[in-house]
Amino acid sequence: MRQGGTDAVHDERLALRKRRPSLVDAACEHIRASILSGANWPGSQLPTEAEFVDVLGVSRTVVREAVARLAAAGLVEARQGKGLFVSETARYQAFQITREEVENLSDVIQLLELRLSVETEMAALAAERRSEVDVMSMRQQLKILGEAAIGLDDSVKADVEFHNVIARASKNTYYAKLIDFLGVRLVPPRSLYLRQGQSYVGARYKAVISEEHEAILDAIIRRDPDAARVAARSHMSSSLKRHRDLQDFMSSHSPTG
Amino acid sequence: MRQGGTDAVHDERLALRKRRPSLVDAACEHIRASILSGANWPGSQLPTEAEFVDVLGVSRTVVREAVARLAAAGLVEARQGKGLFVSETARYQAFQITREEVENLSDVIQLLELRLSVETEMAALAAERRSEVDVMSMRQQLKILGEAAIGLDDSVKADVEFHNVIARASKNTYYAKLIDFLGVRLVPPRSLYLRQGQSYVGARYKAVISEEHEAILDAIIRRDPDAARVAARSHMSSSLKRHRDLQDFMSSHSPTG
DNA sequence: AGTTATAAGTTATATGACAACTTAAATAAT
DNA sequence: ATTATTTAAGTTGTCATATAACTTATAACT
Repeated sequence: MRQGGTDAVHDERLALRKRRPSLVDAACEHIRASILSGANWPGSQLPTEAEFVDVLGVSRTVVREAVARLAAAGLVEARQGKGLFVSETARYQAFQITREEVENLSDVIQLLELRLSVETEMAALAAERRSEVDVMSMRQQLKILGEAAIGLDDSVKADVEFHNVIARASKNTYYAKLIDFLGVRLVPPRSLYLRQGQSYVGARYKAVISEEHEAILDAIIRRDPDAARVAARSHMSSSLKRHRDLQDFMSSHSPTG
Repeated sequence: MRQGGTDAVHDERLALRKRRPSLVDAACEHIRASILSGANWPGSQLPTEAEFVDVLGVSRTVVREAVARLAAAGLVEARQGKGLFVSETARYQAFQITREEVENLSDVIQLLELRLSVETEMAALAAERRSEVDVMSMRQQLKILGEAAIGLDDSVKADVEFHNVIARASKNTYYAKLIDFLGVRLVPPRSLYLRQGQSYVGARYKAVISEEHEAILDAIIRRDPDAARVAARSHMSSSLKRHRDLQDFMSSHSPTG
C-alpha cells in the first residue's frame, strides 16, 4: 500500500466494477428483499429450496449458496428436514462500516464525532477500573510515541494501542470491541491525511498530542474519572476540530462545478 | 413471545444445543483459523477449492458453502479463474453483539455504559443540528409516552423511537445506526426487567423519566448542546444506576454456592 | 522479441443421486 | 374407535460429475 498506494486503490476499484453480479448475488437480494419487506418476518417459514429454484430459475447450488450467505449474515436459518426460516434474531444485524463507506473526509468526521463520545466515557471508566498492568501498558505506548526516531506507521500503531489499552482498562468488553472497530476504520484515513498535511507531523503537533495523552494517563493513574473524561474529550475534540478545519479549507478551495 | 415467552426461549436454546455441527461449520472454522492465525493474511491467496477438498476430506459443495459463508463475513474473496484470497478488508469485521451475548444483567449493564456515552454526545449534536421536523417527532413520542392508558410494549417502543429521532437529528448516520443497534439489544432485557420489577412502572417512575425526557427535549429545542449533553447524560446515568442497584441487590441475595 | 492460439488451472453453475432429518399418512394393535 | 407403529413423502446436507466462464501458462507463429 505504501508504494503506489493510489494506483493500487484505483485498480482495486476498477476490478470491483468489472465484476458481473452473480446468480448467487441476485438470489440473495431476492430473499433479502422479501425479509426486509416484512413479507417474511422473524420465525416465519420461507419457501423451500426447491421452490426458490422454480421461482428464481436457477440451480439448487445457487440457492444453497445464497442461503449460506444469508445464514452467515444472521438473516436466515436452515433446518434439515423442516425448511428455511427467517432467523428469530434477524433483527440483530451487526453494526458495520465498510471501508468503502469511509471514503470522504465527511465520513471520517462523522466517525470522529462518534469516537469522541465513546472515548470520553471510556476514559472515565478506565480511571475507575484500571489495573497497574493497564497503566504500565499505557506508559509503554506513550514512551514509544515519544521516541524521536519513530516513523509514521509505528507512531499510528502506538497511538491506536494506547487507546486500545484504555478501552481494555474500562473492563467493558463492548468498549474494547468498539474502539478496535473504530480504530481499524480510522487508521487508513488518518495516515493519509497526516501524509498529505506535513505540518501535522511537526514537533509542535507532537508536543500537543503528547500533552493530551499525558493528561489522560495522569487522570487514569489518579483514578479521577471526571478529569479523565475532560482530558479524553479535550483530546478527541482537538482531533475533530483539525479535521473540520481541513474540511472547511477544502470546501472553500473546491473547484467551481 | 408474549405468551409463554420463557418456554419459547427455553425450547429454542434446546434446539440449538441439539444441532450437530455440520461439515460446513467445520470447514469454516478450519479456514477461519488459518486466517486468524496469521498464516494467511489480507490479500494472500488461500488454497484452492480442490485443495481444501483434499485437505478436509469433504465434497466441493461443502467447501463452496463454507467459502460463501466466509465471504459474507467479509473474510474471504473468491475470484473466478484465480482462486480464493483473504479479503483485503478482512480486518473490517463488523461490530456485533448477538442476542446470546446479552444474557446476564452484567451484560446489560455493560451495554448501558456504552449507551450512556453515545447518547450524551448524540444529544449535543442533535441540539446543534435538529430540524423542526425532528422536534415535532420527538414531541410526538413524548406525547405517546405520556398517555395514561399506554401499555408496556407501546411505552418501550415510543421510548426507543424518541431516542432514534434524537439520533437522526444528530445528522450523523453512524450515531443513528449505532443507537438502533443498541436499542434492538436493550429492548428485550429492559422489557424483562420492567416486567419483573413492578415498581418500575409506577407513577413516580414515569414522572421521573418524563422529566428527564423533557429536559433533553428542551435543551435540543433551545439549541443548547451543553445542556443537552448534561440532560442526556443524567437520564442515561439514572437508568444505569437502577440496573447497577438491581445487580447489587441480586448479588447480595444470591444463593450460597 | 512480440503476438496469437492452445492448454491447463480455477471458480461459477447445473444436474442427478444418496444421506439424514422431519412430518404426514397408512397400517396394525389394543 | 382410539392409540401406537410403520411407511411414505417432503426437505435440507452432502457427494459426484459435468459444463461454462474466467485467468494464467505454454506453445506456436510472425
